[in-house]
Amino acid sequence: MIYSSELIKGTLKTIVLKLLADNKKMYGYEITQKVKELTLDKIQITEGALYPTLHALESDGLVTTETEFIGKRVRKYYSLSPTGKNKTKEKVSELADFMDTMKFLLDIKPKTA
Amino acid sequence: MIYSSELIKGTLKTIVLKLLADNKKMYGYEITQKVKELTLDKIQITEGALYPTLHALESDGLVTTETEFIGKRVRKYYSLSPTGKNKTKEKVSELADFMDTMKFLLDIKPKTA
DNA sequence: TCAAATACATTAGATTCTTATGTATCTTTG
DNA sequence: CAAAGATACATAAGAATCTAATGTATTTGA
Repeated sequence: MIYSSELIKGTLKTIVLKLLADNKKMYGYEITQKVKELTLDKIQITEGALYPTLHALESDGLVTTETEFIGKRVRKYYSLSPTGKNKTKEKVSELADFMDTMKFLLDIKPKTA
Repeated sequence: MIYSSELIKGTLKTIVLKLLADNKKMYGYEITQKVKELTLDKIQITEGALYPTLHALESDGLVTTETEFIGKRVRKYYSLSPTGKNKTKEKVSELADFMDTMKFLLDIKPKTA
């Protein structure tokens, strides 16, 4: 089972930031694999979604990059900037709060009407 | 505090379906107010988002409608169809599952790299 | 050797929201 | 009693963000 893609919308940026907060530096492909692994294949980040997101994080100054060569192949590492670290805390706690609210909404039993 | 709008994306349809499951029949404006009330103003559904969603649910056969007049003012009630009831269960449990996965993702502490 | 995996990236199109606008009725308050 | 605010529907242009497809190139493993 893979979550319907609408659910990923809006959480992708937070997922990426959180992974970077836990792992110091990661490259794009590594992020897709890590998410796939940690979620037992239930969340699969497509490259078409990830790369634009990473580029946006960079142009917002939330991450910095460094390029490395593995043989002849380029690998682009992303790390959180100080601003990025703060933003990550904000986004993660906002999402946690949101999920609590949603849990509450989804559990409403009484016909309050 | 109001959640950043990206978070609502993808959950709106599920919220509406769940409210209809709990309240038999509701009209659009009522839904916006109920969500606002239940979430202590943290989720505010705009009409520009809600009405197209309701219309989509209707054309997908998940809800049925009945019009009522309150004085001279029209009120359009929405109710779940049998298909809609099943879909609601699916969507709600998918979202619950997704949130568990996200909670797990957001709590990862070890630098697994 | 050749398919699959690794690794980057872009783009057209779809979806789904925001913001603004429009129409109209009803209620409350100075 | 006029005017503001609440109730109640709706649409539409534009923004944001994803999917799916495509492209390039290298490395690995059967």
